[in-house]
Amino acid sequence: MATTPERLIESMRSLLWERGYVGTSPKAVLRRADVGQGSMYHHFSGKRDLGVAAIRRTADEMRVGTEELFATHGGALERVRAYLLRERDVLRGCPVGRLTQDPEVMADDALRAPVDETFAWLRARIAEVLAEGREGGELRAAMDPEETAAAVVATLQGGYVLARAARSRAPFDQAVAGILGLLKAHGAQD
Amino acid sequence: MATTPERLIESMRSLLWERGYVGTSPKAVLRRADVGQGSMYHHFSGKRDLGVAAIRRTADEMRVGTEELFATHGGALERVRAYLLRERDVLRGCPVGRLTQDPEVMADDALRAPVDETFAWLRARIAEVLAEGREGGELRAAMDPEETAAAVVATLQGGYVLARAARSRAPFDQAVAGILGLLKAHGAQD
DNA sequence: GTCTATAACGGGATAGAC
DNA sequence: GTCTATCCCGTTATAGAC
Repeated sequence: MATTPERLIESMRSLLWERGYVGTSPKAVLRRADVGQGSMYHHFSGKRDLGVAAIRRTADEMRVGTEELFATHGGALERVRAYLLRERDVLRGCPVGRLTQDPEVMADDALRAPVDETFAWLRARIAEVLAEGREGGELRAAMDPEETAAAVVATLQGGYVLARAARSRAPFDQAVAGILGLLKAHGAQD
Repeated sequence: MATTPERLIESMRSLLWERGYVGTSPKAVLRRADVGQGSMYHHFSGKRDLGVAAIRRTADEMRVGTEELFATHGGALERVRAYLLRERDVLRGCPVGRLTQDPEVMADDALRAPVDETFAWLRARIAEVLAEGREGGELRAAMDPEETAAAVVATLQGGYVLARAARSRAPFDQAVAGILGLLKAHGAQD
């Protein structure tokens, strides 16, 4: 059995993913963690403090998992493709991206910072991969790595939005296929 | 001065945009509309009812405004470009897209339906434009209109996410520039 | 149609016993 | 470290006077 703070953080993480920060009450966290009121206020100063710990961990996990993915593959297009086609629980949405729609997360720098850093890192990392592909002649010289990286990340985040609206992962898969089609045609000599 | 139901709907709309459905209380709506408790429960059966009216209107407005935009321009790429570059209050996010992150909107078909319909229509409309461009030889035969349309809409929705995370519209503009660059290179004979 | 009063419940936190 | 009790306030209504 995990420690009490551990259970609290994990419960908060899952609730943040499902309901966001404004939509999650301390009571709900306690119920899910099967922990008493007192324990929570012993280990954390309150909802915000626990929220910061939970968001930090979610952001860290995403970064580590994604870095692994970029480290293992070969060509630039192949690595971006692997990133886009990575298995995802599409209808649940992105646990980091969904926080950008939460008014209290956005209003509080301690809560927002991990979200900001995650996307900044992600865009930079993908831009790096794309730049390598351009230097290596795999992609056209006209391709702007930063802009293309932003488009790739945005397609994923927007794909989640479309899938949730439709209650179907189809639009997500279409969007990914769409950007991959455009990227492929952008190969140096096609 | 607008009628009381009108003021209530408009207040609800702005609060849904800023704080989402779970984050918005009837009391907050009343304060913003400068309307009494009794009036609201006279004109609407409750929060949900008012929410449905507000979401419907926001969805309708978006559809009408976007249709105008597609009707006025010329070539397929030009029209998609105009759509992507349309003036937007980026940091506020998309008033329709943000609702996909609200657990109570997603759990209630009456609240979710307008959101679903808006994106379904939007994707279909853009796919139509792209298909015209393909028939007319403006775009490659290999381009899939539905997939590309999904990618275009997703880029915008994801662009909002990135911009909000960064508290800067820069990533949004980059993502739009990125997808436009890819689309341009996808012209039939470039 | 609009007002105030009231209610039942939950949110978010503190207090102090154990 | 964890528990229960308590507090104050906000949420989402309903009731009935005006």
